[in-house]
Amino acid sequence: MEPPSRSTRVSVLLPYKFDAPFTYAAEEALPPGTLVRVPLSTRMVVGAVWGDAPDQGVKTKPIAEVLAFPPLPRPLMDFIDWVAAYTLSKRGDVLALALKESLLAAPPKRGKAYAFGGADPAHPGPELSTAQAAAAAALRDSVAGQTFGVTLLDGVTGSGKTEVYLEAVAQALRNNRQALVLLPEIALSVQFLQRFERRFGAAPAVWHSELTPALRRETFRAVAQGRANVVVGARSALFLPFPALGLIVVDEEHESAFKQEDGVMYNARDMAVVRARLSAAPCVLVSATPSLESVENAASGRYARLDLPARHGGAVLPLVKSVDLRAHPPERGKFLSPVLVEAARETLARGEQVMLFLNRRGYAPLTLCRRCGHRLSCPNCTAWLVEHRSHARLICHHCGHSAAIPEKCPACEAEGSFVPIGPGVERIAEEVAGLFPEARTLVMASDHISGPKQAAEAAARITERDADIIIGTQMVAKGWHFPHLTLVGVVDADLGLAGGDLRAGERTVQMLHQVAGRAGRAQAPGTVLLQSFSPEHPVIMALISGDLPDFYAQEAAARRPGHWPPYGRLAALIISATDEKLADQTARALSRTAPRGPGIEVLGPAPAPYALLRGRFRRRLLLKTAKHIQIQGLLRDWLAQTDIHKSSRVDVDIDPVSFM
DNA sequence: AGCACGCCGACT
DNA sequence: GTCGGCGTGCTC
Repeated sequence: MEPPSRSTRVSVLLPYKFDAPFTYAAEEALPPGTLVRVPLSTRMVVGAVWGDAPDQGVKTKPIAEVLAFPPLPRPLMDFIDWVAAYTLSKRGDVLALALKESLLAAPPKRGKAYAFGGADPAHPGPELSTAQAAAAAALRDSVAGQTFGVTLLDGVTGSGKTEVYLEAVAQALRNNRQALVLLPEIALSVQFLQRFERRFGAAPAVWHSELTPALRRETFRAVAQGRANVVVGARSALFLPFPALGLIVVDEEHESAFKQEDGVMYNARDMAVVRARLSAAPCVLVSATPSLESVENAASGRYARLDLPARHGGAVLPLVKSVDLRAHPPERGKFLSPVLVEAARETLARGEQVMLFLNRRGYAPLTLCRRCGHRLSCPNCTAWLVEHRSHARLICHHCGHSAAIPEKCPACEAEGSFVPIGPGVERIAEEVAGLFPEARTLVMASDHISGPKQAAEAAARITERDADIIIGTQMVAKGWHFPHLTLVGVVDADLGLAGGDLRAGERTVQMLHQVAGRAGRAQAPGTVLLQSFSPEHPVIMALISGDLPDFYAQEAAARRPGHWPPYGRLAALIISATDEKLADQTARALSRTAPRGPGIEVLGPAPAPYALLRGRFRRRLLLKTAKHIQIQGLLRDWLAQTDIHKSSRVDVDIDPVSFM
């Protein structure tokens, strides 16, 4: 057979760990973004025609098939290139976040019909307060302009921020554009979906890791074809192929859950701003406790700022007090101070609900042998095994390793010598059962509530007053509206402050402020009691006074001189190898070739967070630079100049958030 | 990501 | 002597 007379070359980016596109032969030029099936060694794979000039020198194979699917929109392709350059990832790896072959299968002839695109901006929504209406009008104006710009919407817990930004969504729909709402944990936001439906008369398309393959495929297609006009999703929704994106909202923008910690390490909050810019769309960042990064961007005028300083519907902010555990210690082997116990008793007597917050799953975070002091730890990780009585197992919270509680101590062979040290939510539940045997308690932690359905059931039990005491981990911290809940007790407000993490204070303020915000959201006023051994700590003081601006000012003053973020740039190099000596050797080699100069500092090497993780030894170096320095270029040169043994790996984490 | 190629341990 | 472990390399 004769070859086609006018064959041409096209660049095709493949969703694997290649940075450069491959060159294939095609019968005619194909527009960028076109999805194609191409041969790759012995198999067929799907890729996307990319904008790079085709390589003229290299041998080519022909494209096997041009897929009948809308081409990837140009702004998405630009976004993929941008994210790869910023995070120092391969472009193919970033493309893999957007494109999976499994998403492209044609729908079956008689497939289930899903309702998308039904969100109706004209549907009569709930009435807004004067403050809400004013903020909504400002957001609507910025969306109507159809240009890029970022607004920080800062509203106290219970101020009705959601209803305000849904008006921005409505405006995007009136513009005939699509809207994306990013949430840190979509799976559990049943109450959010109900609020959405109240406003728009229909549920949005949702995007998260737990979708069934069929629904995932159909949602992907609906977004690509513009049939889905609103998507509510977790961070990966940022990579959906919206042809007409007109708004991105990032709710709970301060949440560290937006940071992807493996593979392509990106912060979805920051990348949302980039995605919006490349789509010429506005972006709204929403939080009651914004990140210092966003506060700083608003202060410098890069972002606009809207405030909702009062609670909606006449509810008042809760009264926050500390309980000094040195003055009012719990009984031996117990964790609730008599002050908190008494407050709980009074609250229950009034027929109101109590929430006890402890951000620790399981029964006890540490089990040790009382005879020899041996601690039960994970064989694969640098972590204690956490006892879970609900499963009668010891579980590693990092790799999932699970074991029965041993009969005798592996070190000294003593029998029955193990003692649980410290509390988890299960142990608090045990204590509560002893104190309030009549009360109906509900534990909300990921071990007890798996998935949106159970979460919705738990939430319904609480709103219907079918539970008196709720004991929960961070799962209970955000988004929930429980009108009969008036007392929140924080079992260990100091948890999370130790450890020297750059953002430990900021994160503790954010989380405990969110938890405190669960109290007294309706007419009855709320009280929050923070159990602490150091109530004079600035974080505890900030929570009591409620003066967050003052706390942010203190944080800023502490970070500015050392060029810590957001006043400088940070990148982590994670060195890992199955051989510990090799990990050390590579870390030392990188340390020797480290960049030097004004405004550049390299810290480490140190054992990485979890020096042993999933069987690999890890070391970490931190590169800290002044803000004007282009950290990616510096890193690229550094890595290129260093002789890195091929069985050790170096991962780069730009803007790391986890230091622990 | 797959898949092939290639050098070291327990089986027919 | 082979089957198979997964480390390493390659795919337009």
